[in-house]
Amino acid sequence: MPAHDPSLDRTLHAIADPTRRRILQALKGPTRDAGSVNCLCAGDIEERMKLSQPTISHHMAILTKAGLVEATKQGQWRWYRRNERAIRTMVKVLRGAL
Amino acid sequence: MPAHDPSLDRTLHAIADPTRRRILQALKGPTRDAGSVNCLCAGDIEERMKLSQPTISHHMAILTKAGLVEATKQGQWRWYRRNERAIRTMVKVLRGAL
DNA sequence: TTCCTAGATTGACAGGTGTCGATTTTCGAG
DNA sequence: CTCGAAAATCGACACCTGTCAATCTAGGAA
Repeated sequence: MPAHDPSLDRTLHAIADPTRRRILQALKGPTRDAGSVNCLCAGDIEERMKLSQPTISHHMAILTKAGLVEATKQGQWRWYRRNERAIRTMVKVLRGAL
Repeated sequence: MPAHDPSLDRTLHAIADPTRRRILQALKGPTRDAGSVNCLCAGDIEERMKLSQPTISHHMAILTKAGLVEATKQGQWRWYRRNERAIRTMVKVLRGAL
């Protein structure tokens, strides 16, 4: 564990914003399609968060760069899903960094 | 766990800054007096962080308001120490909020 | 009282951040 | 090809944040 971990810095900065934590919560479901994996496209998130489309795009870029969510492009949609492994790792690393 | 926890907001914001995480690490010791509890006064922290005195005062206020460190005033010194219980609780709450 | 010291407070500055409207890009459908 | 929809990017705005120099406050020592 380096004294100044840039990766922890990014994840912690991503998590520090309440809107982005709400987005992570929303990605836990429920989704529209009950049988599918817990995925939401940007439009769904925009509707749930009641924020403008550019704002959602901005937050999703930060969450993705931090590695906390993953996105798969399918047609003109981008399906976002939580990266549970990265989330668990980040909590673990954080405990060691405090 | 409220949807928007102001307390988690404060602790997370406090932790998000790398300088404040370094201060928390410094408070783990070693201190000057080997036999004493792990306490540092503002001047000690200022020296270790190599930052100006007002900057340290600013960071200590944020960490104290977040409850992550406690301070006891003794004479003209303020001795800061980690609030281990609050730190553990914050990690626990965070895991539930993600 | 008058110094001196530790720390808090103030004021200012540069840089970062969340938000939105407008525009652009990137797809699929006809 | 053109058209429409989804998302990214751009530009601007208000607000916040980390930092420091200067000043103020509080407490001990003389």
